[in-house]
Amino acid sequence: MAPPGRTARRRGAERKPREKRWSELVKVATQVFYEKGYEAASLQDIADRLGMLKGSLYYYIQTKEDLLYEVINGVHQGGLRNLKTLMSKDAGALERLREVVIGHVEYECENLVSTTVFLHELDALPPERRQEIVGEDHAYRGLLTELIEDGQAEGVIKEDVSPKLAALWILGSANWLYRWYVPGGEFTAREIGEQFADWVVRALAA
Amino acid sequence: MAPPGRTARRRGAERKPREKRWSELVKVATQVFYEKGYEAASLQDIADRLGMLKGSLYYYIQTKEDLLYEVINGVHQGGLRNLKTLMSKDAGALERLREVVIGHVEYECENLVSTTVFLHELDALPPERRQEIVGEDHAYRGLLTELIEDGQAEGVIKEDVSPKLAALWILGSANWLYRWYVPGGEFTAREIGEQFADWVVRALAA
DNA sequence: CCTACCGATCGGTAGG
DNA sequence: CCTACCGATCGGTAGG
Repeated sequence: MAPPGRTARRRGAERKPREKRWSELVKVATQVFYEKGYEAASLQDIADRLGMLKGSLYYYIQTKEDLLYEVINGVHQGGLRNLKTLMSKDAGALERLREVVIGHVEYECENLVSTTVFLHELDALPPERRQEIVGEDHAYRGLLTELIEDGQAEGVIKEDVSPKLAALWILGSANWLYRWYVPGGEFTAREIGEQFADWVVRALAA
Repeated sequence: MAPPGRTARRRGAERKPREKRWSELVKVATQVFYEKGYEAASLQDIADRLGMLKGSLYYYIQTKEDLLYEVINGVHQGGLRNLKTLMSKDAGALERLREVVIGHVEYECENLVSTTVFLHELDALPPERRQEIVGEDHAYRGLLTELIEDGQAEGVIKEDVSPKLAALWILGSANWLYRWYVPGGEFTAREIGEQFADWVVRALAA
């Protein structure tokens, strides 16, 4: 996304460096928000790492919140795209559910820093901006709910399962990952994903 | 717990009111941390609600962090006691697992405000104080892990399940509750607990 | 992007 | 608990 700062540009030649710098800014902000938390992180921290003055950040942003929005929107878009890809594979609902769980876990682990900021700081955004990103009916949950309904229509998922509650249940264990997953640690993302997927399928299968 | 402020007391008669006021302080702090998040919450906010001046809080505390510690320690102790009670019932591992999941979900939902502060702000505490509370090997997880091992010893839980990973999986969906559970909403705590428990048991049973 | 700056607020303290 | 206060830092701005 383009910087939400002023739209006026001085000269043609300046355009490209600015976009580049902007993505650096977002990257640094992601890291700092991850390390300190959004509230505790200061624009000073971010400016320091970029080697510029705090006030200069306002050439790129209008408020600190813009940075958080950008970070969260980025991971969320990516995660959503990933989920949609996984869901639309040509297979039965149970097999797709399996793939979705594995793929979602892997996405979160591979994007641990930005995922953490997303999951931990989402409610630091005002309700409107939050909703702008995840939608009224939390996008991930909506997709998972549909998938479970598909499974019930196919007769491969138990009838007495509430699709919405099951979706929240599945997402919960995945969304908690950022609190304990350690890259290169005891469990690989793939192992975690496969185990979670096995358990989920076993729990819900008709 | 007693206030971590100065231990000196002025006169005998003052003692009781002080303890009372201290518990009011903790209660108000819990609420404010819940509403604004620990970092964004100011001692001013807390003092205002108590009708005292910000500086006066230092009669009861030494740092803002003391309040967070107290809040988190309180819920954690309660939750741990609850878990231990549930675990030690005289029944098979699978039945106890069921009770533990239901009871834990209910505890979290019934103590939503303080649970939220605990789960969301735990890492705002420095590592030593955090560890003082949850222990080196996160207490809840340790207990659950043992329970699952018991189940494997009894032969009622699948052998190929990693007890630790399963514990993290179970706790994850429960720990995410505070992000979506609404008292009086679509699902009651009991319903959520029973569903989660059914699914977990179904997933792990031999 | 820098210079130069602001008002507001923060956690915390000395002394009573 | 109050009075009175501090240094530090915060997000943000005007003007170039």
